[in-house]
Amino acid sequence: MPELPEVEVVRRRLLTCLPGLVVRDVRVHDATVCDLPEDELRRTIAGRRVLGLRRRGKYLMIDLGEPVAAGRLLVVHLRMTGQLLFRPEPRGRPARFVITFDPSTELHFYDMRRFGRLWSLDPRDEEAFFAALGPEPFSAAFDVAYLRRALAERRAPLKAFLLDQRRIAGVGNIYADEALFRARLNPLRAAGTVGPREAQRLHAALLETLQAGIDHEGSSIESFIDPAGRRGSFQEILNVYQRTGEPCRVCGTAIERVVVGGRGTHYCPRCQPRRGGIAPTARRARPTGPAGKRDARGAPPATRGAECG
DNA sequence: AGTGGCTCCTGGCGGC
DNA sequence: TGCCGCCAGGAGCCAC
Repeated sequence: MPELPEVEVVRRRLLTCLPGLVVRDVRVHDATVCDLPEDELRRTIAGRRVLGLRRRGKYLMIDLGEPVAAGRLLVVHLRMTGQLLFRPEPRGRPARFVITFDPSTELHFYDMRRFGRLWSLDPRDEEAFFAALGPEPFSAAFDVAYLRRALAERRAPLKAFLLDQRRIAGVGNIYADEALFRARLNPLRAAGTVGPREAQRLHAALLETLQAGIDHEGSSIESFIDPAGRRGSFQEILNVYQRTGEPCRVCGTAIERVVVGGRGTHYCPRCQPRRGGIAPTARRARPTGPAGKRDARGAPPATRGAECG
């Protein structure tokens, strides 16, 4: 699942190729992917030059400039299985959309589960579009004081708190589980019971875990590959995520799995003890079997996508 | 307002 | 062997 680190890896890869190129055309093969009809989308972006690439939480932004002074902002969310690829090998299903650039570069969007989305925005609407998103983890706004305020008096489990994009932008299921393990905090703890020192640990753990994800070029658990078709390696050093029943790398205790907020949640019951009150709603879930099983499922072989189209 | 739960969507997999 | 139903999850939406 593309989370902040995976989207950041995609952004950095696109940054080596796209800036300076001009949008020649866009073809939409799945009308549900975009907020605009194909012809209207084309009208808003064709002829424009790529000025830069930004990221906000799990959203990727492509800044488009001339010839119209006001510019345009393309926003992509990969959701569960979205992939942006430079002119990949032909596949069974067509790309959901394809953007072609001059000189000859193609960017294809594949998305098995069709949750991914594309928006073409007036840049003046950017603030409103992202208004509900919490602070960027690597920004100055996300400091320990902010985290403590955000946690205060929340009855929701810590895991649900971390997944709430209104509180912190960009954290998803994998990095939430891994950050809680690193912070030695139980995912079922009510967020409001976290003390000052624990909040400090959680803040540090979030930044360290997300940075490790970026350094390892993302987690290729479901289907993540970068625009050049390369897999990340963070899945190889996971401590708890999808390691149900396997020994904790620190203490050897079997990793447990529960469902919190409808999401599979993995933790070490010894390293992440249930101190400080458990949020009432989490229920125990059946194990999903040995970790690694899902690595094989749906993770396509790294394609030989051209580096820059 | 805060919180939980349902829905979308698809391919893989277990069970019968 | 083949079919059916369950499962995974990001985020929007709705109900309480």
